[in-house]
Amino acid sequence: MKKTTKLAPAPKAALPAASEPRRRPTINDVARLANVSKKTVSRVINQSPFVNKETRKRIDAVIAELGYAPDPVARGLASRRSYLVGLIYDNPNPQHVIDTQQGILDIIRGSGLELVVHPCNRRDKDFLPGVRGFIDRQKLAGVILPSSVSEDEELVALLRDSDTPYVRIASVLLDNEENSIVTHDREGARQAAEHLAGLGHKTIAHVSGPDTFRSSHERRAGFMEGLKAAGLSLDKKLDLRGAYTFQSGVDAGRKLMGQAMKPTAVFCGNDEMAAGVCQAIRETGLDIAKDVSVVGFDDSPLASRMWPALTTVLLPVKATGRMASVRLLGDRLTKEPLEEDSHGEVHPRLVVRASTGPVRPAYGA
Amino acid sequence: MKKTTKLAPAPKAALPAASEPRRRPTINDVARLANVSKKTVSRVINQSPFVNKETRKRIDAVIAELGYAPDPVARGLASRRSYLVGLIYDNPNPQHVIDTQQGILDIIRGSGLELVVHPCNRRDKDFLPGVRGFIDRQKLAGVILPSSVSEDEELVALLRDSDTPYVRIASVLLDNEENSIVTHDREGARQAAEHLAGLGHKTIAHVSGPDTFRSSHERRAGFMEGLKAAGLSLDKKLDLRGAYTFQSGVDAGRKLMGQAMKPTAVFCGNDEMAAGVCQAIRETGLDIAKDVSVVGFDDSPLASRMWPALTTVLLPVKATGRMASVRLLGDRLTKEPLEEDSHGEVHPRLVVRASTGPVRPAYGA
DNA sequence: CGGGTCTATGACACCGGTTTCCTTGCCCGC
DNA sequence: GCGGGCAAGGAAACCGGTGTCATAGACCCG
Repeated sequence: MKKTTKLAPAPKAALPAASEPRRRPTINDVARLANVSKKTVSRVINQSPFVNKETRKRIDAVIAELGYAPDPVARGLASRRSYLVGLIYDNPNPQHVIDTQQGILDIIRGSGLELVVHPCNRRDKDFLPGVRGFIDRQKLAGVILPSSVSEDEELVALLRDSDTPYVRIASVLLDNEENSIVTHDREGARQAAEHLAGLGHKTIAHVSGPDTFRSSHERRAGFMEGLKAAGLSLDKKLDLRGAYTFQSGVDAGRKLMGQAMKPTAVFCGNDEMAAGVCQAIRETGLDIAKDVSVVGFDDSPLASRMWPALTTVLLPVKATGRMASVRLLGDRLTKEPLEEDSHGEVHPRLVVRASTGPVRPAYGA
Repeated sequence: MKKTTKLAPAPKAALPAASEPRRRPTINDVARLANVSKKTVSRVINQSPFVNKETRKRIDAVIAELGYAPDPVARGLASRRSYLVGLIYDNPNPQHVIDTQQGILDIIRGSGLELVVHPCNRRDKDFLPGVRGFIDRQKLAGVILPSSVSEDEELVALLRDSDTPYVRIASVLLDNEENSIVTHDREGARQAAEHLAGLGHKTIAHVSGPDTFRSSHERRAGFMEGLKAAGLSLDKKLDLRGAYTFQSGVDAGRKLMGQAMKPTAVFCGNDEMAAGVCQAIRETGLDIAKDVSVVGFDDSPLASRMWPALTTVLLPVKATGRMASVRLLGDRLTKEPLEEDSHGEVHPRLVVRASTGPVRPAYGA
């Protein structure tokens, strides 16, 4: 149906009406067939209340018949809001990233939104410019900030004045409840301490995460709380700092097992380091659980696949991603958000497996 | 500088020229300041050769001064090609997904392209419609198909006639060399077999992946080749099928260790299953390596964190993602693609760790 | 019965680029 | 001296929607 009005100079080689390349229908097609203006079609698409029932029905019929779907790019241009939600993260645990991602995808599936992943490095000098470029080029529908970046106030400021909606995921409430999901890591660590104390351990070590993460502090603080509640305290020699990596766990473990005051139990800031500590323990010929109990944090896949399986604190990362998405997009979602996802608070939970056991009288202090 | 030509009815409340909300500069701003038409600016942006050196220089200067960057959404609308590259995958191993993703991101970083991740489920009845919607709504710059979906001919057909560029990653060459990355899983499996045979093992079992993945067949075939070369063969009782999951590995391992003909070594289709097999072996009180050797495939993080660390076949997934991106985007990338990334072939490599050892005479057949 | 409010709809500019097509010099060969 | 080819650049339509504003009719109220 190309209009050949203005005395067109016959299209190049006259392919004998070569079966129309099958263009996607546009809003104009719909408007024409429904005999309304495109603006009214637009109203129907955007669920404006000011459309007559009959008209709406007619338009819906045409839409269905044509299999029309609005072009997100065009919509984005006109409305200055793309249909993309961004996930910005700073490397950390790949498993963590993928779980968050999966949670978000669970929620936006079928809503017409898509997920754009944008890793970055907070230590890069052009970290902020990079993210800024991303943000204001892509006019995102919203951004989700997992814990690896949620504490970066500069980044948040950027989002705020670019006027992009965002949700922060963090171990404590950082600002507004409206745009935060709180994971309460502290509670989980406390449970870990109570578990170990309950098994009779008194000489308990801690390998915390890097200083730059709020979660490290929270986990450590929760652990201390738990110890205190059990009438215990943390000896300086048993208080080590790692980097959330396997290797740092190995190093910490070696240090712990190499010194005079050996712990009968170790609580680690995450599972990676716990696995490292386990390796160090084994290197000294000791047994996990029987000689030294180990507790991790995260319940990563590693935890359940290790031998012995790791006692750890389960942090439901995927659910957190879902919650964050609901918080961010609430209204735009077709399907009702699950009750579960509506309150913005996540509580960790201890999962007891085989890496912890009662303190061994002969060995302990 | 809003033009207030047509006797405008003074803007609502006359905010005293409230410090201009700082709009992003557009191509029009650039054109005006450089004293050219927007088309010429467009030519500069798109590196058209037909622009006078002087003119180009002037425009570049204005662009730099303004900090102008073209709006990808507008460009997308006009050129019918967004600046998004899509990664479509069907669940599999999260680690695999994240590595691929990381590889792609390595390449597109700084190119103005962004990565959209789109998981799907090939067993869903609306799998194809779903992907189709994604594809032709988003007019992607390109799509990368990792092995979990690269074999789906219907999907590929879809891409082909939606005329979206794509690259398939697979264990064997599926069609055109132009748009494929081949990982040669077979070679890796062969190495695994040779390694075990070299250690004196004769009763070797295999736990393969699900039938629906080409990689399962390739790995199994490679393993058989290796055995054959060593004058060995695979007994039916030692030839099990798993599902690439940890649990399926546990099940397979129990079956193997519960039967009369026990293997002295097991080669598994991936690391997850290998970890499962290890668990099953331990349950029977036997030792990994000393009693039964185990080899995995992938070199996932799990492999190096297990105890004993798993001998496995390293498949450089991230590098594969990089290659795929270069294949897909070649020209559009600013930085020169690394030599490494240019040939489209990936070769796995055996990594020997602690889970394999010489056959134990007393125990073996 | 005039005027005000509310519903339903359309006209038209606009979002920020690209595409198509056209013009203008300028150089070249004959 | 002139047609032709090519480099350089511009005007206007266009991509497929949304925003702003105008308008027509229905209804309501004093």
